[in-house]
Amino acid sequence: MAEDKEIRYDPSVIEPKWQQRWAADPTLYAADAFDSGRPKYYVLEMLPYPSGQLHMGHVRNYAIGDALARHMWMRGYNVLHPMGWDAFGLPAENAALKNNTPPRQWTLSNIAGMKRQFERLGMGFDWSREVTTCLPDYYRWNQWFFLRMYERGLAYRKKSKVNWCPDCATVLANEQVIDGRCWRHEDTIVEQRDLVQWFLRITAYAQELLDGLDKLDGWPEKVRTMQRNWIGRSEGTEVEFGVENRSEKVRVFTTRVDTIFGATSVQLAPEHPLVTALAAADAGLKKQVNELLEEQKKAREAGDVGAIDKHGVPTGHFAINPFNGERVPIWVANYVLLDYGTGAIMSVPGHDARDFEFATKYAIPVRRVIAPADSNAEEPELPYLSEDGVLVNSGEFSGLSCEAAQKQLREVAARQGFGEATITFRLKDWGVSRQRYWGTPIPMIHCERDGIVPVPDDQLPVLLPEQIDITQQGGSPLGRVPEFVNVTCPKCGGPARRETDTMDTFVDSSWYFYRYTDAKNSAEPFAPAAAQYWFPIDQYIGGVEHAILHLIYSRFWTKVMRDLGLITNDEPARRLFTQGMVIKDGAKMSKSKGNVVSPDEMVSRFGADAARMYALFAAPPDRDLDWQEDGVAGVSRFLGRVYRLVVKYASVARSAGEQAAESPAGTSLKLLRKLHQTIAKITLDFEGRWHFNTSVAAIMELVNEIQAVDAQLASGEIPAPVVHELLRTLVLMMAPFAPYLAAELWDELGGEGAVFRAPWPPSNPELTREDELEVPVQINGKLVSVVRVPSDAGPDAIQAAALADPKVKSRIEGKTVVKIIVVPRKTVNLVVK
RNA sequence: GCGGAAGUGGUGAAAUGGCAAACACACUAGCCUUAGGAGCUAGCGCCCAAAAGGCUUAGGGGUUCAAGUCCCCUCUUCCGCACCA
Repeated sequence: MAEDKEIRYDPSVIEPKWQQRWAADPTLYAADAFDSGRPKYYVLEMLPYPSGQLHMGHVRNYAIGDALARHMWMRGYNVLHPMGWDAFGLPAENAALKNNTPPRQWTLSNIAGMKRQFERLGMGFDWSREVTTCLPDYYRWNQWFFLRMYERGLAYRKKSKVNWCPDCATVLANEQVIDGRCWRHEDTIVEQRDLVQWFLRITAYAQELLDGLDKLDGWPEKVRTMQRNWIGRSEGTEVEFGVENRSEKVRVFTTRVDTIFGATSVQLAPEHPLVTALAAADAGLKKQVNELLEEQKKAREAGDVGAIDKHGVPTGHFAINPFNGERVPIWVANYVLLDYGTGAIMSVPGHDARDFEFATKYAIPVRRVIAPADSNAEEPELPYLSEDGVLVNSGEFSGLSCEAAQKQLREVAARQGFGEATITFRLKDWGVSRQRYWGTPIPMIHCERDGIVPVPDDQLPVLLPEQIDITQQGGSPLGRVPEFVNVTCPKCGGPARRETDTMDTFVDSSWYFYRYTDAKNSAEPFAPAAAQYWFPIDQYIGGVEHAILHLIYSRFWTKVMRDLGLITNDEPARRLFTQGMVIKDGAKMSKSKGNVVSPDEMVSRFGADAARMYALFAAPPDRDLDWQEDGVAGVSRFLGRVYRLVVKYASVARSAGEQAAESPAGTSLKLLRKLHQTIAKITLDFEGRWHFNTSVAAIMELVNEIQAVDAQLASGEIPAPVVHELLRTLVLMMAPFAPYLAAELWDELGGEGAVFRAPWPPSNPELTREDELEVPVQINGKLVSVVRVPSDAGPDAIQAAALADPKVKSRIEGKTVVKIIVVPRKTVNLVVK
């Protein structure tokens, strides 16, 4: 078609034009006040760190969320779709050291740049609710929450072994240490240091955080499992062993107290206080224990803590089993961890694989105390690990089942005061102190007279000083700002020192989504009524890398806020979606691999619509997506086809006005059927499966089918109302995926208002049904032929059609048809002998 | 070791237990042309010269009239946890 060439799709003209118009209308993506009569829908993508550049992972994340937000607008919901910046953190300080730019300036200029990228990508965010966590109007509420937690004993200070990253020059939370390495520095071994630090008592909610997972059925099972593992609940018993000739006691933790008569030694962690005490009086032991510690450290550095050889050293002292008075040797073992359970275990080599390995190595006796429940069964080899057996060699408890024995042993221990049932969690309290500058100051004051004194509410925010030299290394940078440090004690008025540590940046992201509901509030973190209206988040979308970190901290914070009476929901998000990574050439995009594709480059070459639509089309959203430039070019060509098709027939469509297509037939009917099938499919994709790759494919099929009858369109054979319905609905369906093109074409078609506020097209069930169906015919399960039958044909008619088919006839000739299965609309299968 | 997800053309992938490979990318051939990162037509899982036909969803068993899909075993890849007592 010669005239087709006149019409050229040029996103570099269309997109900036609409970007300008949208920027001029701040109400376009604004959520209604929370008393709106329409049902609410809160869709949220995780907020980015303002590194300076969006990457393709962001583009994908936000393309998914934006498509959903636009779809929900079109479905008539009051949609909240906000965006903000996780703006505190180490990179700003590192950049400052490198370029001599203040962290605040670096961060704010990055935010401005990334905001432009978001706008250029056509993301529909409600910027009137923008949250920037490094600004005092936000972080003052971090301080406010910290004080509330302090009042309730949920924030506290203690000296303990903490993770120290030498590259970050700060302490890290347990959640930020991965395989003994820093989460930000893959090659940096995290050291252990003894420091006084602030902690948040997340363990107070351990059980609730665990139980809540069962109800989060809108969360991926993977994330729930990861959190369950992380919380690591373990039910067991603590038993106190006496120490011969000494006053100390040793408490051991065990999940198998039923095997306690088989305990032939007690094993202590090398850092256990009793070991320290014994070693203080025994230079030889001290030397050996130090060797064990050195070895552990090396294993940690090698990253294979689980693989080191189990070994230990005898202390020469003995423990007394309180159940039978038996004297067993006390060892120090390198596989016993101080920070799990009590840091001490009873070793039962007969019924524990690891204890068995250890006992064999050091010729410690192995004793059978559990036998199979079936007394006729052959005696199994040790170690025998089953929990279904009965006790033997266990004094008065012999003959009991393992389960019954556990119960009775606990009762005896409790009655006699040497033990109790306990529950141990792997989850540890959240260490939030950071010896860095660019974070929320912890609102505490150290007074010589009054000790730790919280900053009174009316003195919040404790402002982060702007004029600071952070080029010096060592210690908290805030400690070098005398105006900041030297204060008077709010209690006694005497001289005092301000806390110089700042908060972990994960504090910022633990509650930011509540602030969106009332972002400008200067009297409280947010009005409870606003949060009450919008929460929980209906759909949260982000990367799975936050499965433990952000997603467990923010669940904790929600429970604390609930207990403070600010909110009524127990969980922050009803549904969570974790999208896959964007990879290229088989590897995650990263600067070091040199396989990074810049969104700006994609946008300038193919347009934002093409980049976004490709991100949705190339793979289902939960899978990894392989970025292929040829694929983006393909989507761009498709958008060009849509553009030319709609522009070419826009005047025909407009001429129909609001006139509906009447009793369509022939090609018109065929096209309208395809149209309504497409609507039904895409609506379903949004509602449940989220396979937007097939939504896009369905639109492509529809466009292919319309294009195939171009001659009939050009000749005017297709009535204008049909053309109108086809093109208008096509544009509406494109709107969530390619907003710029949809806006442009909506305009071409004379549509009223913004296309993303137009109602989502309903699919007409009458029209999704075909007149005739193709039904495959199988013989013994193998496809033989396909017959056409009316779509309302009953089983008898379908069977008759199948038997009348020539191919079928020739195949069953001379044979016996044993059985015929007819599945209406699906298949016919003849069982033939 | 424990737990989870996955394995389908040259590539990305599609398929409520009912015609495997839709939709694209790449490739091949052709057309068109004010030559563009354009458009159009056709072909494109494997075997066979072609047709007819046969084979095909990591491998092996099973359930079923019917299995990529459900069950069992094995292998591979990715992810999480891991001396957790």
